[in-house]
Amino acid sequence: MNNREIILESALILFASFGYDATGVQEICDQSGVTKPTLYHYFRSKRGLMEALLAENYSPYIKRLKDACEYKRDLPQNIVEILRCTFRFADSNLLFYKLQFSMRNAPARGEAYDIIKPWIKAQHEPVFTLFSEAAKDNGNMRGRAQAYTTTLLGMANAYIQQTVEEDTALNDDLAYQARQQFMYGIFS
Amino acid sequence: MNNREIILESALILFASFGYDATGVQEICDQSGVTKPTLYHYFRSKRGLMEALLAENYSPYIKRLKDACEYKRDLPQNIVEILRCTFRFADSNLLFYKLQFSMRNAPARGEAYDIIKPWIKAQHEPVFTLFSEAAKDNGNMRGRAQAYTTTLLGMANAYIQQTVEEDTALNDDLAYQARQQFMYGIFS
DNA sequence: AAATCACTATACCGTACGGTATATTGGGGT
DNA sequence: ACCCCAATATACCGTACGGTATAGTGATTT
Repeated sequence: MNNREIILESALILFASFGYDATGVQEICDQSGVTKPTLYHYFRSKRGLMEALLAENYSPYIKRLKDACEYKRDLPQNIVEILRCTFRFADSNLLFYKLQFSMRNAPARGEAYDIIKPWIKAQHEPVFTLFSEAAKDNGNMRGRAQAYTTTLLGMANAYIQQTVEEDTALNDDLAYQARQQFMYGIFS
Repeated sequence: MNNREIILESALILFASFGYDATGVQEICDQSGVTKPTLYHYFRSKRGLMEALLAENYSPYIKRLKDACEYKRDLPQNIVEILRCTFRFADSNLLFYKLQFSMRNAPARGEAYDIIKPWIKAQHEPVFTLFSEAAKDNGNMRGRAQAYTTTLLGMANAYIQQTVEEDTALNDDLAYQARQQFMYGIFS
């Protein structure tokens, strides 16, 4: 593992544990066994380091999410696939999941939120598009794509949080269960 | 309004906008038209200021929540009352609601989370006790008080977030709707 | 009138922060 | 052998932070 990867890993641990603001660049360097110029060689700034961390961990998920959102006139199938790939994303790197979750809910005008904003959009967009497409086949859904998107992603987060706290499995069965509950929410 | 109250109000605005770490004591003083010794006269430290802010805003809610959790062998009634007083809490001071929400989801070893920890417990405890009591009357619920507590409070947050984003009303009707969905989750 | 008290202003402290100027190392291409 | 360039170390910079020592001020108590 080269220094760049070591720094990214240390940064993930520290940012996730103490938060972006409260973690100093020097701490990350100490944890990595590296000096500051090395860190600043690979990442232009503290912010640049965080951006790289988000890019490396988010990119694969967003790619899979886009696939899961491709509409083939079978919305329930799309939904279960969205939930599955989101659950796997959380399951594959829980530490990163916790970090991004805290940043999402950070104050809107803070730097942490500013950094993660484009990724929130990247996640929302394909799901929103899916619901907009599906609304063309089902009039009942018209004009509610925004609400559905928020609810579905919010529900996924709720399920993930729950399994973290109760230390239960985050498997595909749970995705089907979540889908059922979500669909109930839509048609009630 | 005396200086103490002015400081608390300024602190709420700044903490909610930029976060605890990113807000400097000097900024709070400037916003309040006050110098630092004045702030430190009323509040021992930056942390003490935040603690006072939480205490003043949380206390009334926790008191009402405890009442709402008094079990009289009518769990659905308790649930709707929990939701109502939680919705009102959010509705009465949205800025504070946003602040406490971001702190709840902050990294576990950060100072912000440390400060809010006792209030999270104060909220959880009465609800947990309620579900534990109710489980004595309904065997199906046994051993799940923790899960019900997390889910109910999480669902309340989800509803609140949704109304914030869509700018819709956070009224009692919504409490009944949320209760229905929660009960569906329990018995499915 | 003297003393006391809560309260507030000026000016400052030590520290830790994000970031950098400069110099050195060491392997790859010519 | 030479240069180049990515990568790393030492030592430092200016700034902003949380917090405080000191010295009032002005109303209330005695």
